[in-house]
Amino acid sequence: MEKLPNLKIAFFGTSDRSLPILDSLNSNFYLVLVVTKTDRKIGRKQTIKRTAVKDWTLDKNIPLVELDKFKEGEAEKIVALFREYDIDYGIVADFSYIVPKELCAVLYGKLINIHFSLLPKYRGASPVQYAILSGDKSTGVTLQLLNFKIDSGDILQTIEYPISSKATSGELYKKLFEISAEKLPKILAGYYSGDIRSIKQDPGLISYTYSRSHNKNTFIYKEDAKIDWKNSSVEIERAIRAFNPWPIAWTTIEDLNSQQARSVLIGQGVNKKFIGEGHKIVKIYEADVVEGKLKPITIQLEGKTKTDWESFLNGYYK
RNA sequence: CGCGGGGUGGAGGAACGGCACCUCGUCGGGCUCAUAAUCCGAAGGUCCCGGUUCGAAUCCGGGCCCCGCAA
Repeated sequence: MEKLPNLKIAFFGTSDRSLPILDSLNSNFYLVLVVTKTDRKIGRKQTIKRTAVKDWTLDKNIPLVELDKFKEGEAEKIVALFREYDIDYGIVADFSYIVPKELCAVLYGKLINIHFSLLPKYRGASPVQYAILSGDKSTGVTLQLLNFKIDSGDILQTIEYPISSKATSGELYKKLFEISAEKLPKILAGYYSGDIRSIKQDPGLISYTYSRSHNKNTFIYKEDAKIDWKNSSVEIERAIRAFNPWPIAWTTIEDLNSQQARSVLIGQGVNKKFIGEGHKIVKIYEADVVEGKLKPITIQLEGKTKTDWESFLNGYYK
């Protein structure tokens, strides 16, 4: 394997799935700074949960900066640290904050974002979910130079990756992080040496991952995951995978009893119906398409634990 | 102490002071070349500890456990 240059790297990220990237950067270059989100209260007990990124960084004794948000003066601090540590590049992946314009401007060319689609397709916060939702056969990862406008930066490299017919968003994200971690060192080295040069995005191919329920917003909302029984079984099954592990596709007892739902679901007698309060939410974690019909596998009724579809029918379908 | 729902045979659910019921599974038997089909029969249950009551799955108090929202 060819020798990689001795680059000094900073990492901006929060997601637990970043760990492979951290490992990769740390073992191939000098990882000298990690920027992450402050600890949050989480769960029913509202206990403080430390991010895996924070644990990893403290464990390796690498300088850590925690941000609550980019507040006044925070960007300048980061720039100062880039100077102090003589940092060559900053890698930004699933950071959960928008990097301020001034930082993009001052450090332009040094900040590289890992985006989980083949840009310029699916700009925005939920690229993997929309790739699955749309039934795409493949998606991928794009390394782009961080620009003041979200996901509009010049592209260093794209890496295509197939979407299996069973893939959930969670699984695919994990995979794409791993691919990124694997390919990142060579790409950074190539960019550094000048072998890789950035290219502009094709304006004709731009698309965004707009929420169905919140106009002009690219995040996923719970309302987006409500199952529309007017859709085909294939589309619904894709939605179930796209919204796993969050927020999980859902419907209600009432909606399950609708004609539309019955025409999509498999194996239900017409004279039978679901009992229970109509407003109760039923989450569908996993489903198959069998003979053109939707066959749920794992479901969960509000307040209850997860169970399989057959058991649910035994109790609720009369 | 963020808000809320819930623990009933092996699984999923009814019953909400008065004989614990239903669907599925399990076991035995019948019918079948055979069967996840069908018929007959059987076993097996109220999370734990107190309290109220003639009587508690049900009401009250205290535990333990599960889950949704929120973040």
